[in-house]
Amino acid sequence: MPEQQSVFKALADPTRRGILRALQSGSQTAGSLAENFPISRASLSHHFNILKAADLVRNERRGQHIVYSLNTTVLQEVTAMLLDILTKTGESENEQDSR
Amino acid sequence: MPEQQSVFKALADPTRRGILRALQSGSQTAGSLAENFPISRASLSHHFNILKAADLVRNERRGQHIVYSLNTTVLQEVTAMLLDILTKTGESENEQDSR
DNA sequence: CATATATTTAGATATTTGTCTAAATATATA
DNA sequence: TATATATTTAGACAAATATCTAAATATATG
Repeated sequence: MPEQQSVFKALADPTRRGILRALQSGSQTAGSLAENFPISRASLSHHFNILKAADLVRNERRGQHIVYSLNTTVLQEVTAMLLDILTKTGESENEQDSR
Repeated sequence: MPEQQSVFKALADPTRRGILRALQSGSQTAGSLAENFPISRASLSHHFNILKAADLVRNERRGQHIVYSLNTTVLQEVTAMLLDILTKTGESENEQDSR
């Protein structure tokens, strides 16, 4: 696990989840990503750093551009962890949904 | 989805993930939970509120005690969302793990 | 009813976080 | 080499957050 804490922190911000969603359909440059978000490029860059620290994305310079891509490995690990919790939960405790 | 944002925020704190883990093996009173954490009961109560707002836990008064239990439904939804991202990701983009 | 126990709420405070603007760095190109 | 384009870094600031102590609320029991 790459640092559970950094991963969950990274996922806690809606802009960062938006970045991950945008990268689902393929790698993109910082600038192209920026067009989808109503905040400054500097702020975006800050979010990239947090996603990189969690190893949720990778980046690579290509000419003047920097290309970001999703690292699905970490998402797989988080998913596996959640599935593990779910399967190991509730000795005979049956839950009902709310609302 | 109960409010994606509140759920991810709730999961972003290590104490709260600890509470969820503790509840995996069954419901517990606030006091019994408190024994496992090095912070005040007031602070714990604050975390309970956040987990409740995300609908990750439920509570019920039983005498003087208040019993907390895990609501696996929301965790299932988060897991499903992550699985969805993973399956829909990367038109021919194959990732390698880091390190 | 008075007191003890369990838990939450209120209010204060220090830290963390998301955002901004301005400046710095890196690459491409005239 | 000078200039334009792409992106990041630095520094400041307001808002959010985790924690604490003290006080309030709820229940149980002598």
